[in-house]
Amino acid sequence: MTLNDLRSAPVRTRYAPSPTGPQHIGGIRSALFGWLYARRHGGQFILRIEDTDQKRTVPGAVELIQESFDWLGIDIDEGPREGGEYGPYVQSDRLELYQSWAKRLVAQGHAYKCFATAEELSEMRALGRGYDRRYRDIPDWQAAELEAQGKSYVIRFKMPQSGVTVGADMIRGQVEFDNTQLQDAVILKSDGYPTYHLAHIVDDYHMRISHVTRAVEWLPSFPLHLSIWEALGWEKPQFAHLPVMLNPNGKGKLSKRRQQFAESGRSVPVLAREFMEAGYLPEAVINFLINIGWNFGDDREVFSLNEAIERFDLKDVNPANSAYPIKKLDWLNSQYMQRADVDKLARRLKPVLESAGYRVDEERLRQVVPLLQVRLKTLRDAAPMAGFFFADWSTFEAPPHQILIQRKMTVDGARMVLSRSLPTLEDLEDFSAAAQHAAMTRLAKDLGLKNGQVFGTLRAAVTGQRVSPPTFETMEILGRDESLRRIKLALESLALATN
RNA sequence: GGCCCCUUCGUCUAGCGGCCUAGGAUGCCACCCUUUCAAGGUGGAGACACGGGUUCGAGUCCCGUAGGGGCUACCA
Repeated sequence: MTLNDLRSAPVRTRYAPSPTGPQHIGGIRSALFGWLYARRHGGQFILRIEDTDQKRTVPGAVELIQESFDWLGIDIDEGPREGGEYGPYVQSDRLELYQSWAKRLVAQGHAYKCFATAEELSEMRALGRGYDRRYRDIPDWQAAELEAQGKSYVIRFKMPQSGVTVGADMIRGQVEFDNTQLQDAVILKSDGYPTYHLAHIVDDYHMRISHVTRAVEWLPSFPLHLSIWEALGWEKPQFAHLPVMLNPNGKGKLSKRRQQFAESGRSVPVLAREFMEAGYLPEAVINFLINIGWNFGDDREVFSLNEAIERFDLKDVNPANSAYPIKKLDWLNSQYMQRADVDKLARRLKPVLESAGYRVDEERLRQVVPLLQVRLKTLRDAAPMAGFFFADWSTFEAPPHQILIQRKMTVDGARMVLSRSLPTLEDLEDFSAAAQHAAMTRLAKDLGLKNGQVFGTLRAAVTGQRVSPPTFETMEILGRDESLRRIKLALESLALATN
């Protein structure tokens, strides 16, 4: 390849998951890095489904994978749903391709048929050295005979038995492997399906993948893959073995199993859809993910996908695995909540409130959102904080006394505050929050109470909650009639209180 | 066990031989602001795993050790 070819060769990266179930956030992050690199270079991002293990394939998983990417806004250029000129993009639809290349490797002496039975294999394993290459050098006539007898076989790749394989990794530089450590891996199984080792190479080549991005667990088989590329006589792509995320406590690879961690006592989201269910914004999740193993470069923590694209480079990815910093997502999400456009946030809040059982009026929601933005960590926090706006007002009941009578207040004090508030609010020409605030501040002074004592008592009366959006803004939205009605309700309730 | 990778505040990270008395973020603590909860502001505690080299000079390069992670399937 000439320098010019290198310049013009488009960057094509791919994410190649097995359709074994819902998407793990670790896989998403790997995909994201490949996607970012493709976008940075104006290239393409391909989704390829690696379903060569029939036993593990689960129906519907492909749709789940696509949903995850849709939600996050990671667009796919070529894939099972999008199509593309290098399809099909599902490996089980490409079986003949793998088989013909496997045959070719056998014909050229780079691979061989291995007739070892499961029993033989497990005996060898018990000896501790793995497959001993016993069929590597049997004469052709013997292989033909075994095959004629109907013995089943796999095709194994002949690894060089000496020397060193040196691989170039974009993230950590040169990596060396002693060839004598490697076994003759199976590349075509007895059921005619290829293993990952063969399939991904055949596909990456035919799909013109320019940069192979995948998790570090593939590093040990890197020399195998390099040897296969070599044997096939194909120009190799570049490789980047991405670090993985560890559990929040730093122990072990982040597991798909929902688990709890002692420090927080709560289980952390690890599946793509769990982030959605937990009320995180996709932009925040993306930002969060990009910041693990890569950073923006000038101390910025909050940035958009487009801003990240401009700066992203696989070479800058930190080679070290990292503990899953899930606590940072709460902060990041709240940053996005604060900066969000009101209409947009309202649209996202609506279904969350509805699923909490509220009937949501959009106009009212837009009024409420600005009060919420600075207070929410996740979308789900909206329900306990502001659900009362969307409940049936006619069924509102005064809260229990322990809520109505806040700290540093007495029954009489609360009664006083509420009864004096009534006429004050009633007489207000303008029921805006600002006007209320001014009037109530005066009242507090008259009563010799702190603002907090007065405002808090009103808050409890009007919202039924100890914690709520600001009192006067809340009353402005509820309206004067409803606010006064609630205050009267609270007074009636307090009338029965004895102190 | 063998092989491979990794190692900076609790955590995510900046640092690519002198700009580092190691910067940012989060989390934590304190104070300020304040109408609850938040948000915001200010400040604080908090790290170069260890040991050898190389060099005038090492967080930065090399080698060991330790620790962590991964691979070692007819799974990917």
